[in-house]
Amino acid sequence: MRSGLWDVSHTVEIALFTIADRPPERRRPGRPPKELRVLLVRRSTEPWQGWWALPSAPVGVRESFQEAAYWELGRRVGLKGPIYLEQLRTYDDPYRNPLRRTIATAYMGLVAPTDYGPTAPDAAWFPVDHLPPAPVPGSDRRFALDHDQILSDALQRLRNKVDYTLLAFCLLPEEFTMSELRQVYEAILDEDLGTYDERRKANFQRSIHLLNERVGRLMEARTGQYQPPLVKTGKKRKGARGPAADLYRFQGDFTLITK
Amino acid sequence: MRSGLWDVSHTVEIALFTIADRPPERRRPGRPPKELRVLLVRRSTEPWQGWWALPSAPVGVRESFQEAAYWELGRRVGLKGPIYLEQLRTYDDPYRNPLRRTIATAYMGLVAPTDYGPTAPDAAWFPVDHLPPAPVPGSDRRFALDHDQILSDALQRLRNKVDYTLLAFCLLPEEFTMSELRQVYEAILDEDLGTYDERRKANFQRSIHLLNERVGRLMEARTGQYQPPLVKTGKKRKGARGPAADLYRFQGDFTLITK
DNA sequence: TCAAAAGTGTTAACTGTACACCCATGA
DNA sequence: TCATGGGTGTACAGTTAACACTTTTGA
Repeated sequence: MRSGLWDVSHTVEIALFTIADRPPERRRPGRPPKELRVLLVRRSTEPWQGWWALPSAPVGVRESFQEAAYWELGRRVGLKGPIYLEQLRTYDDPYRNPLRRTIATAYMGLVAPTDYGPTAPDAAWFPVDHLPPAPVPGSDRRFALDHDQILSDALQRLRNKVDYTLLAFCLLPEEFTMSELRQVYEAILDEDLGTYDERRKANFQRSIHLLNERVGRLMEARTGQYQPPLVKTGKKRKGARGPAADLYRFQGDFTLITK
Repeated sequence: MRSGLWDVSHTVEIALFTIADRPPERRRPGRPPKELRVLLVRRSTEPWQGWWALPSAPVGVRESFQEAAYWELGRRVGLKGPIYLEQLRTYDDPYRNPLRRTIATAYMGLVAPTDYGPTAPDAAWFPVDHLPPAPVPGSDRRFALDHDQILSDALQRLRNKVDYTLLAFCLLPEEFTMSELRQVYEAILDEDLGTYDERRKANFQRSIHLLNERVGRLMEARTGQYQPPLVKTGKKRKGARGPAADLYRFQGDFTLITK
């Protein structure tokens, strides 16, 4: 028998984020027009049956964590290609799962809105600032097991890391405008960086251009040629109002430390 | 039988660091007078028998990672009290141990020179800039399994974290002077911060005092009263030369984000 | 008596942020 | 024609780093 008191199993749990337009009913003046969303699944088995949880997969005997994560995400939202996956930490409390010892390694994942398919029937995307309530009123937690903690840790890591890496670009399609880039930062940090405040907009634009130069020079020191991560495609795109915006493409390493 | 192809075991591996005076034969003018050392054990069993490795312990069925780590370190160097332990990451390569699937969670630990006992016969402290060679010449690695990688990751984490937390204070005894504090930073970063360069010394001193005030105010905002982490004990200590130095005591949270 | 060690003070460079401004466009 | 969105330029403030100087004390 595999299962028993002496047995320890290992799972991978993924906090997968994406970005989406905030629907009209949740739009507030001064608040970011886009929102960060996390993938949740409703548990069909004990423990915590019926509760929302992060997607989770057992790790096979000869399987890497990444393989397990891709398998799980594949069956939930059908990824169209490789995504950004970063290990967060391993949760080792012997009693986090009351039925049996389950060690869980959590991952934070980022997928662009163009890179995933329809969600499975028992899965759904939720904005991180409008998460579903616990099925039991008055509970001290919202999700199954320690997934409140994991989600909180994942969010913290993401918010931390966007301002010294290029992670925000993981959430953008192939081609994008400066506004879209800014809106991604706004959604992640839940902070107005220029959509409503004209002054901050100027600073954002400038900080991105400085970042671009700095990273370009950094790549030059490393590879020999000046290679900034942001390149103008030459094309333009018309928005709702105002002049057409320049379209950019990203090339480089999302994880590069930029500071 | 517990062991078999289908079985997965879980270990905790610890990169435990301490600080010590650099012995005369390794002293170089302009180089830090103290050195960072890591605890290594010689493996007595396969795989990698006879190789140096990080201390490692299997995780019991109802045991937390911390408990496993303390058990292992206890039998190697006899800790005198709680130490700083931080989870690094989990190494999941299915073939990292060729004999059986072993998932390993690595920890970075810090212990003050006053807080551990004598090393076990098969264990030893090595300066991180003078590690022992591999038992097999021409090997692509120095240590057993993936412990080269783990040690490198641990060192990177430590070097990174000392300049936005108070981790360096973990390596100091109850009472210490500014010079000792500076020498701890010098040993970790392998960089002269004022022992030889008088100008940098002034900046170090000042940056510590500014840090102290900033953290003090931070604690005030949190707890209500101004509480800087460094307190003068009032006592002084004579060094080899020069005037007696003020002695300090540390109080507070090592992990506080100071920037 | 001089070099090493403890400790304080002053100025210059850099970086980030606040603020001001122009152009294009559609309702 | 004016509010909205795209894009650029300037000035001040706070932080960091370079540099200068005094005192103590053992070899």
